[in-house]
Formats: sequence, structure tokens, C-alpha cells
Amino acid sequence: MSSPRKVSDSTVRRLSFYLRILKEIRGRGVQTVSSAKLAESTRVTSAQVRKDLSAFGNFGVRGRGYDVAELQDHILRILGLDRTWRTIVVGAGRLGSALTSSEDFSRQRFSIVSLFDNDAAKIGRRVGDAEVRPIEDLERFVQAEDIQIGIITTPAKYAQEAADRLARAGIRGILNFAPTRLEVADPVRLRNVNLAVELEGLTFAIADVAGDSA
Amino acid sequence: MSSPRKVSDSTVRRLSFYLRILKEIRGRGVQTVSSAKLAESTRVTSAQVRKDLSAFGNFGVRGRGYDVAELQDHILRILGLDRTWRTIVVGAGRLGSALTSSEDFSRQRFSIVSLFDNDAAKIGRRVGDAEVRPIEDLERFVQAEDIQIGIITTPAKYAQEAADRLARAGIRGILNFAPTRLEVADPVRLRNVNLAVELEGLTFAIADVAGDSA
DNA sequence: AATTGTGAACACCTTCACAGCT
DNA sequence: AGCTGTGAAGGTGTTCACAATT
Repeated sequence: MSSPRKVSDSTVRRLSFYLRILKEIRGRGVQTVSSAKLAESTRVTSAQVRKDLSAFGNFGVRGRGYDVAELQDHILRILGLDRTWRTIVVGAGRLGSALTSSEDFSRQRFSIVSLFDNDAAKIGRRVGDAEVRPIEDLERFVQAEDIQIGIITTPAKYAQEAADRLARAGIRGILNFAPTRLEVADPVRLRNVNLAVELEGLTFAIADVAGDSA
Repeated sequence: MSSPRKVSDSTVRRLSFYLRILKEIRGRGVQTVSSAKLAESTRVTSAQVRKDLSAFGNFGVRGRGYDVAELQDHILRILGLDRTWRTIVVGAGRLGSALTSSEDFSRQRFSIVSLFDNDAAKIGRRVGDAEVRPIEDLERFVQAEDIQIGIITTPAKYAQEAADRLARAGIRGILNFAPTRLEVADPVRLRNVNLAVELEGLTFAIADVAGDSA
């Protein structure tokens, strides 16, 4: 619906935070919110909030602020959360299983439909509502079940193969937790979460005298 | 050891990537590496690699490049990985348990010594080498066992209490997986990993026509 | 009176390009 | 000849500050 020129990753991340605040204050029955109030709750400046939002439209009313429900709907649509995303997890280890059962996913509009693994011992096991299937069935399953998102939680050595299978099957986005750089061809979107990098960022900040908490 | 003025978060993240590449090529017996080679493997420019490294010292040799083993040692020290970090997990749910057993942690210099939970049913349970203890024992344990890092994997509503306990006990850094903004006072370092934000960043990129894969 | 939307200023980060060292 | 280290240029993201609007 929207067609912004270029939106920074930081802006998109902040939209997620605004959304969380909006949900909370909407639950308290508040009708209207100012950029200053949103800024306070998310630890950014009010100008930042207004710039972020104005990249997608003029959602506010001068002198009054933003309508909470309306703004929430706008951001949901911008982030593509006005629909359910059919998702699979590749790698049915502890992390994959934990994510599958996580409330973060089910409470949002993400439905984890199945897990895949190459370990015969895990096939058929149930994790929440999903079942673990053999990796060989991945392509067929993605196409038959109209899966849009794949989450990779395999060991690093299998992650590229997982990405290739997902890409071949026509997946639209990949969230990669394996500690390795993946190659994916153009229409597929890739996002990485690397736990070691986060921990090392923390030890750097602790070990060093410099830096500032975030 | 080093005392750089100000180092950006992006630089620190890239150091983690360089480290991974260095480990790999060192394993292959390579002695020397150029910024161009490091850049190629990590998808940045060679100038970026040199700038990142030069913030901490002159590690390279003009005309020759960087000594692989030496550079690895430097980065390990910079990131505070030349020691073992005693760590606890607060929230012994699926995610906390998965992280505790994760190779990412044990393979690096992180030792997860114990988990804490407020659910009586979980107390005493073992996860890998660690045992789940009651949350009330946290402060005493952190001090007695000289714990430096706390990982929060509780539900959002308990996360601030967990952070307060950790801070009170004198923890040095917190890695927070709970989807909420935590307040921590000054000497404590905080880093957040928010799975919902990552997923929403992905759906934004898919839903929208704009953007570029990363 | 309050608060948005935004051009301009500012700060930060990345890339260029080359002098300097081996 | 090859490659680093870095000042300068270029680019991107953030904050300021104020005109516009209710």
C-alpha cells in the first residue's frame, strides 16, 4: 500500500517498538498519543518518531497527536502484520523447538506449520502443534502448504543447504540463526540473528572502559 | 589493554565476523591475510576492515597484510574473549534451556553456571551441566560464584525484576531476550535481542517492494 | 496552546584515494 | 609491487527548530 523511497533498518526496528507501546496504551483505553509520549516510552527523540512515521504518510493531526488505534493499524500494515505468515523451522534442535513453542511467534501473526530435520530420530516428533518432517520433504511441503518464511536453526554446516532448499522451493524470507553467512539469490530476503555476536558485543562493553549502555 | 576513543557498535559486530573468518583460515594453516581477503569473506570493503582494526592499533604490515594468529589474538583480547565469562540464565523455559545447551556458548568462552526460575516445578532440574535454582537465591549465588553475565529469558512481565536482582547482585552485563525495554543503572551493560523485531523486519522487507537483502 | 511535518544543521559511519612502509 | 593506515570526501541517520495546523 505504501511506497516509501528508502527506509532504514533502524526505522523499521523502531516501528516494532512503537507498535508494542501502541498496543499497551490502547489496552489502557487511551485514544490519542503524541510523538513525545511515544518517544519517552521507546527512548528516542520525538523528532525521530515523527520522521519515522512521516516516511509512510501523514498519520498525525497537528496540535492533537496520533490516533492510537489508527496508528497501530497503519504500522501493522506497514510491517506486513495485517496477515498471517506461514512459517517453517529448519533444524529441530533445542533452539528450533524453543522458537516454535515461543509466544513471541504465536501471539504475533506467525504460524509455525512444521519443522524439518535430517536426523531420523527426530522425524515424527511433535513440537507444539507442529510435526518434525524429513528435510527431503521440504521443497514439496513449502509449495504445497504455501509457506512464506523459513527459520534456520541448524548447525552452521547445514545452514547453506537449508537456505538453498528454501530458496529453490520459492520461500520469500529467511531468518537465520546459524552462525554463518548465507548466500541467497535475489527475491529471497535474509535476516540474521547471531547469538555469539550479541554476547561478544556485551563482553566488549564490559571488558572495555569505553562505550555506553543501550 | 586498548583504549580507543569511541568505537561504533557496527565495528564491534564486524570484529566478531573477522574473528570467525580468522579462526577458519587459521585452521587451514594460512599464515597471513590481507584486508581485501577479510573483506571478501565478510562482505564489507577492505577500507572498512582496515578502519575497524586501526581503531585498536596497527596490527598490519604494509605490503604484507596481517598475521592471522596475531590478529586473532588481538581481536579476542579486544572483545574480552581472552578469559571465561561466568554466566547465568534467568528463566528456565524452553529458550533459556536451549541457550544453555547451545554450542554457541560453550564453544566460546562462556560458561553457563546455573539457571534461575520462579516456578517451583522447575527447581532442581538439570540442563546440561547446570541446575535450575530458585530465583530468591540469585543475588547470593551471583556474589558467591562470581558471575559476570546474566541472560534474561523470562516472560516480559518478570524481566525487569530479573534485571533488578542481577544489578543488585553486582552483575556486569545483561543479555535480554524478553520483549520489553529494561531499565538498568550505570555500571551494568545491557544488550537486547528481540525475536519479534527481527521477524517483523523480515516481513516488512517481504511485504514491501523496496529494501535490499542483507 | 499544543503538536505535527520537515528543511537545514549536525553527527556519525563508510568509502575513496594515496602517501608511506616493507 | 603489494598492502596498510588514514585524512578527506561522501553518504546516511539523527536532532534542531520552526512554520503550519488544529
